[in-house]
Amino acid sequence: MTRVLIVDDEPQLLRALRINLAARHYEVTLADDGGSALRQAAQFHPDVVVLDLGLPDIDGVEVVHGLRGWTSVPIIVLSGRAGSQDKIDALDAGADDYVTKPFDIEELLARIRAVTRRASPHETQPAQFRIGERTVDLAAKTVSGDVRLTPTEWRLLELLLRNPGRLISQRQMLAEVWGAGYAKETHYLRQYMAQLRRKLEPDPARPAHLITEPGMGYRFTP
Amino acid sequence: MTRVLIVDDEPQLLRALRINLAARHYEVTLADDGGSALRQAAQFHPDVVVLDLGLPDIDGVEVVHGLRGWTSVPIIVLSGRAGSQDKIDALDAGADDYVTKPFDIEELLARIRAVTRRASPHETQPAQFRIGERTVDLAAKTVSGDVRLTPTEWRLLELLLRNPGRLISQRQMLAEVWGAGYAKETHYLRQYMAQLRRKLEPDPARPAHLITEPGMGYRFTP
DNA sequence: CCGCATCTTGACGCTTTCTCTACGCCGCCG
DNA sequence: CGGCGGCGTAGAGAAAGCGTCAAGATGCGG
Repeated sequence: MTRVLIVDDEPQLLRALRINLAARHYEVTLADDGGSALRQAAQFHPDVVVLDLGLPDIDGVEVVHGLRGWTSVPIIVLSGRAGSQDKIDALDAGADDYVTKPFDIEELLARIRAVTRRASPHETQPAQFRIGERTVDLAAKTVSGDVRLTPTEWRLLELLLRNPGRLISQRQMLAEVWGAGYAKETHYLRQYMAQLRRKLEPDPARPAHLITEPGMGYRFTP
Repeated sequence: MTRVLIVDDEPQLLRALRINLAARHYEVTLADDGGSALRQAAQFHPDVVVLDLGLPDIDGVEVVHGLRGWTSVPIIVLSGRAGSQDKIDALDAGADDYVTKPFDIEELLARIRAVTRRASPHETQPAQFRIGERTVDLAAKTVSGDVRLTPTEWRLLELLLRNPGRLISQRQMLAEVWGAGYAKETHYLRQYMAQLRRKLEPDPARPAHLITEPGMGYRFTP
């Protein structure tokens, strides 16, 4: 299910979008200013952000910058301003599309489909991995042998499994799982990596697949 | 260099776009109908396609379908038709963006930047190097043959490998790896270069790729 | 309101990595 | 021939990073 974060300060627009998106089986979260938008994005991990430029607290372009600091989630900007320079600024800040108000809701939906289509070839990737005796299915969110993982554990494991053999820096793990601003909290990583190894590795004390690279990060070795 | 295929049947628009794009160091190819657009795309392998919907031979949406049959190159559709349904059809056919004529050339350029930015992490510089028997992958942070490097070793090696054949001064190495203020600590370099050679060179005593230039610095020779 | 699962936070011993000192080798020059 | 500077090697102590246990918050559903 595609997760959408909508950021706008007009309640009626929020409402209209939420209803339309929910009817099409999107999972929707709302925010009505820039600060809560950044917090929601870190917590909710949307697959696409619909962002109004005219927010009460922060300039919309700054919100784009804030998001781009740690995520490449597609961003569709809404704005009442039709000037070219506004569009150029937003797009160059990292937005993927720019829609001028008033807009047709069907057009916005088509643009959401367009950006998510491109950003999510996830669905074609293999979703099953073996770790020792266990089999992890990222799509079904299941682990063989009656093992259960918490949401945070899943996010962490998914990040590692989607990059087999590749080193993932501590910085990136903290940013993608906990959100920007957690770059220093490395003890979270130790905590949760230990948890994952206890649940998945045959010998948690001597991990064979969830490898530590001291001072750098972690790596999943198939 | 980014390669752009422009498809339109108005010669003056083709001309204007070609000039603007060439001035920004894009490599441009032109087509004035759907058939030649598909042929050009197959031959030229553009990084982005700018496609007018109103073509003399084939409907633009059909061109989108034709392209999507074998390539995921970003497509920006131009059109005089401002109706929502036209946009939806084009976007759902596989287009990435839809711009209504008349449009500002700077805005189109920003949209080209936006779609190519997203689609082109595959155009990154090669991250694999051979040193004797070993293969070093800077992106995955791996070395063939079960060799592991420490963070400092990686920083040093990366600096050398990203400048193949070029001499790197001791001063620059110390500044980039250890920070300003370490310009005199040349024994660090000796220490870590020895470590790298021991781990990477076939005969560490007689280095073939990580070369010392006495009194100057070091050099990576492929 | 309570209990449970999950997320945070703190403390401690252990391992890896970094930093620094010592010493031998070699070519250069007086 | 002997001192000197730059380089390579080895090793020890200091510092940083890691794994683990355990206990305090927090949030959610009953």
